[in-house]
Amino acid sequence: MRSDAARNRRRILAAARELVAEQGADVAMDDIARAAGTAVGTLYRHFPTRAALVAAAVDVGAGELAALAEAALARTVAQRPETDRSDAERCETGGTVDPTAELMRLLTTIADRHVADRALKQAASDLGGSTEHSSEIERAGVAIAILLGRAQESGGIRSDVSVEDLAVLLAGAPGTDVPASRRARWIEVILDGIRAR
Amino acid sequence: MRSDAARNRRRILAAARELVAEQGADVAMDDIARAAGTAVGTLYRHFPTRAALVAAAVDVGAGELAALAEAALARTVAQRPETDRSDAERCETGGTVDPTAELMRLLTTIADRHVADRALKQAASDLGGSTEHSSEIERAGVAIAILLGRAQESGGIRSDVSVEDLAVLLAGAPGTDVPASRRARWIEVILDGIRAR
DNA sequence: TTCCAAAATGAACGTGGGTTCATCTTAGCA
DNA sequence: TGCTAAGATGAACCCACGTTCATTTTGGAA
Repeated sequence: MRSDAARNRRRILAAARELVAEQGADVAMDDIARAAGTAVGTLYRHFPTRAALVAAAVDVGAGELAALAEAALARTVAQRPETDRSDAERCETGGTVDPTAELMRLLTTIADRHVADRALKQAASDLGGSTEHSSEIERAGVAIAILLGRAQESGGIRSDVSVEDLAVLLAGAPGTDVPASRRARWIEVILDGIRAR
Repeated sequence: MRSDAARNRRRILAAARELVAEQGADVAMDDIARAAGTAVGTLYRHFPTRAALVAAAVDVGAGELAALAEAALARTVAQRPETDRSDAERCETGGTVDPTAELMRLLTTIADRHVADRALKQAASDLGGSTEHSSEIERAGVAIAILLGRAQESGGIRSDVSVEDLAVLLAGAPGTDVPASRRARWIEVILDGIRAR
């Protein structure tokens, strides 16, 4: 692939990522082209159709989602009932190792980002969909599943919720149209709902 | 108004109501006209623009929502700590008078209908929006507010949730794309989240 | 039955947006 | 420095959809 082609591909994907975040999946090709600084035809050299380009942009968001989830997972450790290493682990990871708190923090972060990033919201929704996932979505799903499992083992989260349940809940997160105070109430209710009693 | 005009208006509104329920707010005017058995021009005699027609269709859904809420409210009574008339009232209303159970039943019903009726979902979302409401939306809001107040007085629902909070929660209800079992999990989590602890 | 204003009709217009392709440009190799 | 295939360009095409309006139809009063 020629260097200018690679550069244009990066620019197009970045522009699409940004516009899909702002405006959702129904961005116009002309707008993406203008934001990328190329002509429309160039978009079609790199992506066969508008839907493919949007899907690629959403996939970038899915990658960020996966990174977020993997970072949260890295901050926790698997349950080890036989040896209590929590203090040492707490020190070496520099943060909490409580998987429940970490999961809740992750869900809050994701919900917060949904407000300004409709691409991320779409990515999270795809986690709950029945269609086959992209590899990035899969990565996110795996990380969240492990974190969720640890939180459930430790008794912090009700045992009957699945990753898909979380995805469905997150898909219903409010957007920019509702004020921040009400969004805060929303995440509070959701977190209370999945907490073990 | 001539009789044929009134008949067409009814047919158009009914068709719009149905199509908006099925396909959401972005129905084509041609489709509504075909379903109503009229020509496109007739739509414009009764409604100035597509948006106005869709709004009217959503308002029909809002009326149904209000009826649902008022029926639920009618099944409960205000708290009367001084005289215990619960048995008599239970008999005369033919059902429970527990406002918390009634509110939860109402929310479940609304969420269930959202699945097959995107007009209703839009109507419920409007309850949480900052734009001024139609009179039907107002009716629904008032009925739900009273019911919610009673449920909170009786200690069944956390005191810090508002009608707008409920609307935002309901606006995130899953659609036909998620299976019924997962939808059931969703409403379960939501109800647990607003329950007083 | 006559008549006319209200109502209905649907072809036509404008617009916006996805897609194509003939033409021009350029990266990179010899 | 030529040369060429890969890449970029953007005007043009097509189609879907909202809206309009000249023409035709018709409810219902006189």
